[in-house]
Amino acid sequence: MNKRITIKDIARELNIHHSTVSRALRNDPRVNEKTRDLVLAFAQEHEYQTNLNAVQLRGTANNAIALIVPNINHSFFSDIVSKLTNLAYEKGYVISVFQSNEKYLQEKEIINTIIQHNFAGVIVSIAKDTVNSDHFRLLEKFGIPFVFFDRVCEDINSPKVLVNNFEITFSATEHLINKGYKRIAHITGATEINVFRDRHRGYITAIQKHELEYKNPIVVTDEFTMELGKKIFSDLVDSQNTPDAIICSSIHLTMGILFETRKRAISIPTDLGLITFGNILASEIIQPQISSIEQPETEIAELSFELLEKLITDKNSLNINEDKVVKSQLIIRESC
Amino acid sequence: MNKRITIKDIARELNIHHSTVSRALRNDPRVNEKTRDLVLAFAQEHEYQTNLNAVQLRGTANNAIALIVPNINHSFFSDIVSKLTNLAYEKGYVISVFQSNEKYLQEKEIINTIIQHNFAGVIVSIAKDTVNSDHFRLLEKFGIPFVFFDRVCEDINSPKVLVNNFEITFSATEHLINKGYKRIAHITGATEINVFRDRHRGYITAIQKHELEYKNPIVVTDEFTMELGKKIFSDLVDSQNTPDAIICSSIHLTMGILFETRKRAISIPTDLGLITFGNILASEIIQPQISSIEQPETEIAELSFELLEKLITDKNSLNINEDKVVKSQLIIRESC
DNA sequence: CTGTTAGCGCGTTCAA
DNA sequence: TTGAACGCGCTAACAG
Repeated sequence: MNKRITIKDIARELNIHHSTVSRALRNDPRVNEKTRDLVLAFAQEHEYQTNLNAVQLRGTANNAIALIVPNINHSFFSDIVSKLTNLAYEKGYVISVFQSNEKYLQEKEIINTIIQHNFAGVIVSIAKDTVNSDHFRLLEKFGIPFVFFDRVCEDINSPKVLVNNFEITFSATEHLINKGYKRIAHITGATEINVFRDRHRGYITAIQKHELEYKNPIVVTDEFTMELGKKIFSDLVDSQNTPDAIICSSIHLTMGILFETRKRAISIPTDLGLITFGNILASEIIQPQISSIEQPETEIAELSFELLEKLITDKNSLNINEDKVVKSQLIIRESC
Repeated sequence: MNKRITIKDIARELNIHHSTVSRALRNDPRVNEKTRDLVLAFAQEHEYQTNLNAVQLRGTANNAIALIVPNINHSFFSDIVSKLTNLAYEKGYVISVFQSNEKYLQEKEIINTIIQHNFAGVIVSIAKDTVNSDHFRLLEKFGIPFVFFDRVCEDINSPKVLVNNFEITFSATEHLINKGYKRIAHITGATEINVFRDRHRGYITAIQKHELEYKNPIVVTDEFTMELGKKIFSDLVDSQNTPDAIICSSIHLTMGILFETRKRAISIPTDLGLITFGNILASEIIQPQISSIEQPETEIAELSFELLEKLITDKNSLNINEDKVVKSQLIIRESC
């Protein structure tokens, strides 16, 4: 390994001052064409690379954006990560992705790291665990702009990209009701999180509007896994409180439900109607095809990035109390 | 936004020198206990955060690791990203994830960014596009250690975590042969990449060993999508060269194949045997259940991290020519 | 057009 | 135990 070459090294070799080298490298018009070419040639030949730590230390603009998601290993988030990374690349930003693992503590440490590294901005969807939002106030205090998407801190004044969870769950529930299902259960996450609370409200509102007697919201605070889905469904069937339809907030849980229906020869959609949030690669392959609510990942990514870019460019350009709401889509397939 | 508070600010407020503050913050034993407590209290109260740009500029150790994958939005890679992120977190490192989008050019720019930001190390699986490995030589030159996993640059002397693609594809092919299939096709990626070339060799070797006449390697250089899978399979069926079994390198392509078999009432495993690389959430749900080759993501992540950590800690601790090979698993289900 | 000087925030001398 | 001075690599302001 050769030692890293700096502008001073170049200056010494070329018998000019390092500030001239600096100017030449940044194509400052005030530098002699010949000198500039000399510098650029030398830099290229010796593979000079700017030390961004030094640049950023001086306070010059920074092109690094941090993205925090609860779980990269989840198609909704990995889609968004993938799309955001591409958007950022096109616009000359670099995205670093951080994973909170649904843990408040990790999220908090990530925020510290972001502050310490002086990121230009942050795009974040919070952990299920996160009830305290002090760490985002800290971000505010350090002047680092941020945008929430999907799961948000409602008590923080920052732009938010939300999904119409209330409406879509209401529609989904009503759709099941119209199909004749009368005992509809709703499996969802902790209602401390806006996403799950809105879905919960949508479900309840539809049930009440149609004056159904059966009302069964099942709140799952553990990690959404297929195994857990199996257990929840088994318990439901074994109870005296069996539903004839389910709306499920997680594709993982839904897979567990499907597994159990097969094992128990429960027929979909005859014995059980089913609508799930989230889509998977195999959605066209699984039989019967499962009706699903699909979120507009592309739109979420685009909007979030656009908002953050505005904030980075001009912190006052945005009315940050105006949330953006994007529409998810209810796709009726064969399961209801 | 308040201006960022620095050690000098603290020093001024406390009427001591900033070097004392620096020492106090790092628990240097040479500082008076009373002074230290004063500093720590002040720092905490005013939410002091180290400016890592300054620290790194001075050349002190850095705890940021970069991870480069072709595509985050792909279960093999997102699993590894997720696991590595957790491992790193436990060990006090921070992982930034970059996505090359299977493009050499993007990969190259990512490497530049990594150098400019002075990352402590890199874990990387290369793009399908990458044939030139000069950018990794650059990384070497700048003294940034790196570890390859899965898809590697074979002409670079750096630790590699590989999967036994040759053996497992050989076994899979032989398994199909033993089951009586005689016209086995192999759908895979560009043979410039070690992964696909090894699989290709495994397939060919098995075919030749059993002296089968039918030999049909189908090399796909475009992006692996379900749509492409549909097209490839349709073309195969329409040709005079129809296989009675397929080994497929991509779960996306496999989904397309499955879709077409249903449409055309081709029965699995009777009319067509099928083994796919990769696993999906729905593997227990799809009927018939598809036999698959599953890669040990956890082991890959752990080994890669361990190797990189050693390199970061002591660049000479490793015999870097010794590749690690992990074993994938052939899981026979109902499709062959 | 180019050189000088200063300073970003921090940690490490060396000296007291 | 503390302070003073220096420099990491870079850019900006100023002077020439």
